[in-house]
Amino acid sequence: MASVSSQPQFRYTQPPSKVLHLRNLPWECTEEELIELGKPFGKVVNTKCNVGANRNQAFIEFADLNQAIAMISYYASSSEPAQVRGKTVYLQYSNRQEIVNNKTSADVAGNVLLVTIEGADARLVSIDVLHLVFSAFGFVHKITTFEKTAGFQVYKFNSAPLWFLLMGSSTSKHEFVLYLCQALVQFSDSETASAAKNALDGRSIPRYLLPEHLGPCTLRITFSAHTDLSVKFQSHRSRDYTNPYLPVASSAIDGSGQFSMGFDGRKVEPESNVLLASIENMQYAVTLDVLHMVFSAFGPIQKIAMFDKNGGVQALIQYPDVQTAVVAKEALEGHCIYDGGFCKLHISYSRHTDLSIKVNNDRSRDYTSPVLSSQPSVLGQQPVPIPGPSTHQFEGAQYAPPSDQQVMHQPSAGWATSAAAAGAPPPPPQSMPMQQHNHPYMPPGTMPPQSVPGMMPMQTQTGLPQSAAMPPYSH
DNA sequence: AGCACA
Repeated sequence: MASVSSQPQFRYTQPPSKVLHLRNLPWECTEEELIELGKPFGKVVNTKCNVGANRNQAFIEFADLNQAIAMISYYASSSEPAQVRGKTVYLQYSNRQEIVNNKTSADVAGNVLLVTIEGADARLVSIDVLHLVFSAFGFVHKITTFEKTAGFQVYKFNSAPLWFLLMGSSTSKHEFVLYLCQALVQFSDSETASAAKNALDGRSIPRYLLPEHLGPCTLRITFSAHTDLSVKFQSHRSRDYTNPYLPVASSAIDGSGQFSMGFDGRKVEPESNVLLASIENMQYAVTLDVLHMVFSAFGPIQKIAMFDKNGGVQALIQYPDVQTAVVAKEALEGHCIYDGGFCKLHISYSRHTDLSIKVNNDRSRDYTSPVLSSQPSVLGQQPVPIPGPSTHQFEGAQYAPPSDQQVMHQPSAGWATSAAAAGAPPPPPQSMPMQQHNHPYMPPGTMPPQSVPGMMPMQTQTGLPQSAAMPPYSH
């Protein structure tokens, strides 16, 4: 008794409203069907369909309250119930006075599409590929691309039909997108844009349009509220295909031609047979021979050149082929030559393909040229001093690591030191065990297999292979 | 079959 009166939402009569609440509608009832139903009683100014958990409720808003009253009154006394597609629908005044249509621009057809490119390699999709894809549906006027951080994105598949999930949508439930690669694609009219949207939304960019190594890139398309994009320059970010005389942004000019342009004008580093290795947190001297040993685990090394840059040491390592370099890069990137996060390698592809080694010495070597004059007076003689403000000098076998303070002040090569974040143990105590002091190059606990997984060849307990002191290639 | 949802 009390429970009935405390449930006002179920009361039989409600205060009139020009908004009517409809329930028991057929699945996916359209706006047109709602207008058709209300039209005999007045002007329907707004509707909202597919409401509620079952999406079988709707609202109709009339221009005038009397029109809503007319409709309710009619069906209240009619022997024929209100019907949509032969299904009886139940009407009542809504408890709201107007329909709040949270219709976003994404639902309103326009001539500009908002395209989101999904996939691990979304950033590598160039604006030219997008242009090609969308040009299939009509003249593409303009394209702008941008990247948006979107936090974690969770895809809702609960309303997607099963066939959609089975048709090979590349979107994985485990894939969390931290950034969104988006583009605005402008057509001349909303009809063309709608055609492109209908055909492409949820589909993947054809593989043959993408660089070979790219994973699937899926397009999610909605309408944008834009009608005319503002493109100031032709660039890797934006294009205006209606104005070929638009100035080209200087950033779009890459004379080297070495880089392929990815999404958002991002430079994509091309693979190379020459690796550029930078050494972070270089507490211990890394010599050319050490580098040779580390990198030769993946294939023969043709040339190595070391040089100082940004207060750190970098090296170019040349393999005979790109494949070997790729494998070496993948295996070594981020790993430390020495235990404890010391001498962490950062590897990128060099733009070089063939190093020019003039002379064999402690900083450069050409292993392919036996006639190149080496300089035995330099080669393998002195330990390599650690670059930077440290004034510590190494003399013969009198190796000692720099103190912690010196290390702290040692300039890094430009990236954030991540050894600590990677769980590396703190720097070794200053009183280091010196049982290996006969090897000035190598700190204790040097190069265990786990520091560079799966590669350390011919590791001996005495630490350094013979080649480190006198490589077999040298003459 | 019973009031939207960012």
